[in-house]
Amino acid sequence: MTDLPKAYAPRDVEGAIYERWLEADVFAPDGAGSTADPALPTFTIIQPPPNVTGSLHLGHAQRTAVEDLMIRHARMRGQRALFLPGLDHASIAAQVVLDRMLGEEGESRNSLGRERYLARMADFVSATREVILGQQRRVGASADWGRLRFTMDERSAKAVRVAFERLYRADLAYRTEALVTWCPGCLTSVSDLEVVPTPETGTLWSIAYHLVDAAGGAVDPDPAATIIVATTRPETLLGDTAVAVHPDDERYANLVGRFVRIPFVDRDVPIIADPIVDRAFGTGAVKITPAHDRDDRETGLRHNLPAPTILADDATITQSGTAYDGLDRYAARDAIVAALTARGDLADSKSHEMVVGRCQRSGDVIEPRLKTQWFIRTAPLAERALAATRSGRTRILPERFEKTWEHWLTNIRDWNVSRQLWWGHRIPAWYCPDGHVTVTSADIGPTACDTCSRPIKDLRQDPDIFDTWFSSGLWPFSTMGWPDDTADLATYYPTSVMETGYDIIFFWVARMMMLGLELTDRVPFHTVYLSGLIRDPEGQKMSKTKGNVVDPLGLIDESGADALRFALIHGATPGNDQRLGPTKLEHARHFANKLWNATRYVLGARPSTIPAGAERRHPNPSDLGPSERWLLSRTAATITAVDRAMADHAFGEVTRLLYDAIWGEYCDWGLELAKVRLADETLPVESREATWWTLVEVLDTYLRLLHPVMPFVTEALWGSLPHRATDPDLLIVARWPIASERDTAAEMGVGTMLDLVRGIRNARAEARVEPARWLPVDIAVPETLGATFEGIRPAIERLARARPLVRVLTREALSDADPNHLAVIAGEAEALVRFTAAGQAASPESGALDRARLERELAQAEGWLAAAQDRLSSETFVARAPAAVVENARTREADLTDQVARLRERLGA
RNA sequence: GGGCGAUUAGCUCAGUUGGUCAGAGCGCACGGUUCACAUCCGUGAGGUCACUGGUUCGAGCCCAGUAUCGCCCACCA
Repeated sequence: MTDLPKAYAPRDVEGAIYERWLEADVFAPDGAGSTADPALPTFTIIQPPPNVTGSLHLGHAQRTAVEDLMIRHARMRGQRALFLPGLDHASIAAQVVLDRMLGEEGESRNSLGRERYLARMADFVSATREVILGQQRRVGASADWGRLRFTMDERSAKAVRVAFERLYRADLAYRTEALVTWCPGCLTSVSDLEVVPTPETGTLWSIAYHLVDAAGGAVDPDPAATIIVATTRPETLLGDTAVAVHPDDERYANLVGRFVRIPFVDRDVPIIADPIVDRAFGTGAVKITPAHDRDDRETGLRHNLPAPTILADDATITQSGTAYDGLDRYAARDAIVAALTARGDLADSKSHEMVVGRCQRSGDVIEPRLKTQWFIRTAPLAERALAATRSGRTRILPERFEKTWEHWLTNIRDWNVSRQLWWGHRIPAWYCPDGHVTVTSADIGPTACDTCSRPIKDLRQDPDIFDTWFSSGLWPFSTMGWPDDTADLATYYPTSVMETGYDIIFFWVARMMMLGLELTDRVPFHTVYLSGLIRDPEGQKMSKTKGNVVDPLGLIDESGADALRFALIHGATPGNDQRLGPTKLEHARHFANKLWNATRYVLGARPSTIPAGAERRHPNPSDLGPSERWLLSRTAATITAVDRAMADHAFGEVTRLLYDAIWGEYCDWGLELAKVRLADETLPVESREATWWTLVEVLDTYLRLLHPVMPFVTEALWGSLPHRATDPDLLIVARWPIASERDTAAEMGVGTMLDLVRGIRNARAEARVEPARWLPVDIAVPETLGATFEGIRPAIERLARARPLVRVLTREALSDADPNHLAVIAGEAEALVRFTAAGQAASPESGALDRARLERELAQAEGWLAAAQDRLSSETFVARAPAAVVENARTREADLTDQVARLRERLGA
């Protein structure tokens, strides 16, 4: 037990506590301070590794909060709970950031060269790494830092090499020339997923291609002998190798098989028929550029067309053999349009709404182009991933994302994993002068060509690196030491929950599933919990360009990590975005403050007969009063409800349940009832001690339940409470509460008494009675509630400002001879609040106000009663509804009938 | 062009297998300063649960359609 400062100061509380957890070594399931039971199943969460590109944002804080909540819950239940933290090297994202920084220094990737560039990257990454780890600690992540992994560390590098070699040997990785999505700004291929379709207004140009005469060679002298094609990218005509029309298009039927001459390059290309063409679009004739358009590539392959490349890596025109070579693609476009106009071959140009693919990182317009690169054959992998979710071996939450999952995996394209970047895992493939490919996972590389045994000095390693998501895709098992047979892999894999944002379900979750199943033959996780995105108070997505990014540390400084976590978890429903603003944080901070003060009160209310350092005792049941039993029963109910919500992954519901229980029940009623009893000198000392021990017991329980949500403040407060000999030193490893059935059943009708107090308060307020004024109250309580009433009579007196409080046995005995009273009905109990005692006069309007209140209540009760009777009068309802429902309705009808009668009686109606 | 989500009190949102589910926080109104907390206490007002049909004894909750907003996927050059 320690003294608590009067004011709740989150910063003071939180700093010290994280250090204590670290010292106690309780984060690791096998740490020195672990209290885990080896007989229980393990619970593992692998953290989605944040990118080492900068600092964390609110989305990360939300992830961490949810993951940490699950881990702390599992840990308190005695499971070996592993929260394995990590960082992602984020190759392209990191390069974009570093390149920008270098640009400001007047340097560039090329000016430094590969070696110095990577050294710079290492410096940059080690700096941001510390920032990120510091942020996670501030949020309270109880991760096992001793197991911290990095997607660029040695272990990960080995996993990448072994994974690739295995995929290669299984013919699941192959190298081929194919059309890739190329970013001319980043100078690398990127994933289809990294292309952002952007609506833009462009121009649709119609260009006349002149027919070549049947003999071939000469252009048809008739200037009208043309076919007009429509395009938004006229510069690509330099790479055209055909014109396509729909096979059923009568307009062009007689032209199919003839040739046209492509301007500037003077190449004669065939007019082909292909059903891909949409007759209704443009002119119904399409130019085909197989090297620079995905559809055209497919068409080209179907018709055996050549595919000349006419765009260089930086999107300048190249190899066209025209004067346009060397020009930027857009300069070339302008020049070509001008030249076509001059030739009289530009038939039309009009404004056109279209969707342009832009690079997610640089914003450059993507240029598809042919490259020889490495691909992962995804079809067989996707099949296994689908089987895993269909069979329920892995469950996706919320379930609706399974549709998205199904759709993407059933339409998946092979995965291009080559990137022309420097920061990342180099592809372990070597090529010999004869074109043989050697793939090895050996860390020193091959010694000779696998095929022709040429020595290593004649081999050349692929200069490319892997897509950053390739190493991320191995994350759940590479972190455990795979491909080696480690103890961790045997113990903690497959993992329990993969928590991440729904925005990377394809990038990451699907890849982990595919690679995990293929390489480990097991699902990498049993549950996928998809979080929503955090938005600003206006519902805008937070982004650096909008300038509405919020630094979690700023919020933690202001309100505390506990408040931030509570706010984030409170609003979280799986898969749904949430807005976060100041009012929600305030709400959470007020709650932490409430908890703080409630604990301070309890500590200060210790009866003097209990020594300060006393060990915790269970009060003797016979010393408990009705309010204690009620409180214990409510607590047991809360435990049950929280357990259920936790099992449903309804974490927002958990916070709501605890907020209501702690504030609305424990503080508003539990403490107020206890105050009276603790001050009652007429009670035996054992009773007063039992009251206090009950307050401690219940508070202890709520602190445990709340700990996964608000770890710091609960740890601090719990440390100040008396404990049992069997309790550990720290709440983080204390046991999760178990609801007792005995407690659950012990409500004793206290709820009705509290309703009566509420009713009296309401009546007094409505009648504009001064709150502090004591008024005599006569109360009728049925025999069944008699003992309860007598047990908390002093509290009712004080809370209802009722004095003297006279109990009568029957309602009939409530004398209403004096019209100066307020009538209150609550369940089976009833009360009359009198104005005329001790020379106090009623205000003239009080009676009228009270009458108006009663009439309102009567009207409402009559309405409900009518509805209830209506329902019961329906034969089909009685016949078809479940018996319990009908029974319920009958009870309700009886209660309402009684209530209506009593209200009428009081109104004299 | 497909798919998904949202639409509940002035604002932000809960509402878990259809039967006291019409709720919370903030805001608002009225009233409260000794003894945990003004980061507080008490009381109250506010909603045809987007719209239209349907299923059912009974529908924010299930089905169909409509509207508005948002997201994802997609080869209309």
